[in-house]
Amino acid sequence: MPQDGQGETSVAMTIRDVAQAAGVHVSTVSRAFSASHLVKRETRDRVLAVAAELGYQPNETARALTTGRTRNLGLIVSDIANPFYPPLIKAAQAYARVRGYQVFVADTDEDVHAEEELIQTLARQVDGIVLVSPRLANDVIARLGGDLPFVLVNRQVTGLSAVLMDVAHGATLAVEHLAGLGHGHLALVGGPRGSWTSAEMRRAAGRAAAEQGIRLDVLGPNAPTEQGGIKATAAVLRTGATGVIAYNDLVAIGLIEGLDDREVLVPRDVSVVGVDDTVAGRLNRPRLTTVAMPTAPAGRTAVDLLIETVETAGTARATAQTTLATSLVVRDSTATSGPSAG
Amino acid sequence: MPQDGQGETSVAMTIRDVAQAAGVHVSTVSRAFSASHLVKRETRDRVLAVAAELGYQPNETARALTTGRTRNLGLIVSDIANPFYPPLIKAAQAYARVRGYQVFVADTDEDVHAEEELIQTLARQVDGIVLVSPRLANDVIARLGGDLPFVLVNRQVTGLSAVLMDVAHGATLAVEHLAGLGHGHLALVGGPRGSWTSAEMRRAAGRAAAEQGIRLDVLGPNAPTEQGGIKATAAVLRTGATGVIAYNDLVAIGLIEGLDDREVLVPRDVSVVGVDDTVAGRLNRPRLTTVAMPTAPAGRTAVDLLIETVETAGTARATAQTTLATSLVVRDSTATSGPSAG
DNA sequence: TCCTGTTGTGCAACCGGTTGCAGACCACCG
DNA sequence: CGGTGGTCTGCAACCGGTTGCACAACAGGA
Repeated sequence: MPQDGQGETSVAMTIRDVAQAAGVHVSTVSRAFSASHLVKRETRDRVLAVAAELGYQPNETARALTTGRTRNLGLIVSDIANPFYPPLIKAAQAYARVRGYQVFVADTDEDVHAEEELIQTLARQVDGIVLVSPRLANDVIARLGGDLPFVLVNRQVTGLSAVLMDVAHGATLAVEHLAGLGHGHLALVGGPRGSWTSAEMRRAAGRAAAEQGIRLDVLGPNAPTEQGGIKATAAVLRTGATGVIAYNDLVAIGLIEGLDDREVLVPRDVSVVGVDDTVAGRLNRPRLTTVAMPTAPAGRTAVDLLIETVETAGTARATAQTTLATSLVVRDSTATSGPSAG
Repeated sequence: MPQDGQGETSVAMTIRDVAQAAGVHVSTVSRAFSASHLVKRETRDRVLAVAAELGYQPNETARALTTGRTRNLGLIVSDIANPFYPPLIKAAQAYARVRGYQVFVADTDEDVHAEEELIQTLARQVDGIVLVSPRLANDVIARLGGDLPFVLVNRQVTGLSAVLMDVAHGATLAVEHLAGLGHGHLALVGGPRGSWTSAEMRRAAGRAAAEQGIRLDVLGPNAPTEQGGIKATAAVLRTGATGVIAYNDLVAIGLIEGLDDREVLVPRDVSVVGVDDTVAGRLNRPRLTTVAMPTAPAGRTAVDLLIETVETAGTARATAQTTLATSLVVRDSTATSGPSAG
């Protein structure tokens, strides 16, 4: 039995302490932890037992220095407080943990400059980055993505892996839903400049409206917030549309508020459809009809893709694109068109 | 001029490359970056210029290995998706960045066991941890806090720094508000087991009710979610109270929903006060009267305190307690008591 | 002119792991 | 009995910085 009565506390046990206590070389201890098939079963068990007894925990920093892999990931979003993100962050972080990674969460505050700066800062201490709904231009992202594995969410850049939400399909469903309720004139309240989602919605909604033979007016860009919705109210009314599709739930809620202030009632006078299916939309009165976005699966998938890329860095860096389905959740903010029977 | 035409790319420039290019020893380069007063101005400028030209960025991992400081912080919350947290996370993360730190965000999913495990995992790779509204018992926290700097938010443990929100004052204001509206019988819908906030509310509300000479029934524990509120509905009705203070906005919203299902209208029949002042409460109809919690300042302050503790680790580890003010935001979910004129 | 003190730089050990290489040991086979 | 091959462990270099110590160069004082 090695001398006892010391150790046991959590003071900086190193691999050398374990090696000495177990009567083996440090390299054997190292292998017992990270390449256990290279060491005889009996030796390994003894080393691990001694390590456990001493309370030894491998130092991640030292490990990272030699291996060149930190097992840390970065997750960059535009605004943590936007209810679209928390479920995504939650899922991403939880899944990363399962895979043995930790995640840095950072917020650009909708500022393109901060976004680039943040990427460069984070790049020095992570193995890869998930960029959610970036506002940077494609070429800038492509350039930055040359240094480090990137996975994009809701953005397509050739050469980079991406997780996309099928917002085009969602927008189509929204148009069809409104058309089905008899609305012959719709308005689309777009999102911020640089948003892939907004562009997709526009494209798909335009096409769907044409197919349905109804009119669609497109407005924007707008801030992706409640204020953005309030500010867009006048422009929406000016179009004369009776059905509106908003960039996201927050904009939809702001819009409903703005309409209410002018005594235009939703859904009696105007129907409004949001996008994202956030808590906010569920809680709002009238409860929001909205396009449900798979935020949690997107977070999980993005991390999965990223880890895959990171861990196969040697081989051909295959890029993958995954598209996740969306659906329409019909609630109380949409109704049949016209001053029908009350 | 040193040979040009090579370098300039971002391929792993090390301190030795810079040293060689600048014609100095690596230690001089190191000092030029981290202890610039030790090196002659002229030399320093030359080194930095060469470094910039080569695109050299110090390797944080290597730096962490020798200094024993990672410049990373951990932030542990119970549920990222609870709207109480995002503003706090956002502020904490933004302020940490200003101070040159990055933050790992982790979510315990309201699971005590996960909380402890997470602390231990994170402890190996951060300089300190902010624990927000922990559910762990005080003695466990105290034990874990022996290894690593901790800052608590909404929890008091002797020997550890903390940022507290003056929820007691908020609860008092809520009771006074309801009493002022003529409610002579209140109910307090408590939060989850292990919540300091819930205990504080209970204590303060009890005292305030006594002072106002009105009755207060306490219910709980309840899950800190909308579901928790819905489930508590029957118990609330059973008390016969006409004024209710809920653990947080989500519970309040759930409660209002539950009441509505039984055709008890808020605020006509029952007044409800929430706590946190989240987006959810603002968006809900009726808009929620609620106790505003300084979540963003709390995040900022907690990180500030933590960094202070980390950076003065040598000296006496002074623990600080900061209490942040709360206030009552009166909106539409509270009204005068009794079946008055409708 | 010699001594002392200050400033600036180099040297080399060190942080705590990982890993290529070499060699010991032990079959097993011809 | 020598040769071949496989398994297991030790050795030592290495990852990319930091830092205590030694020493050179130079200035000022006696």
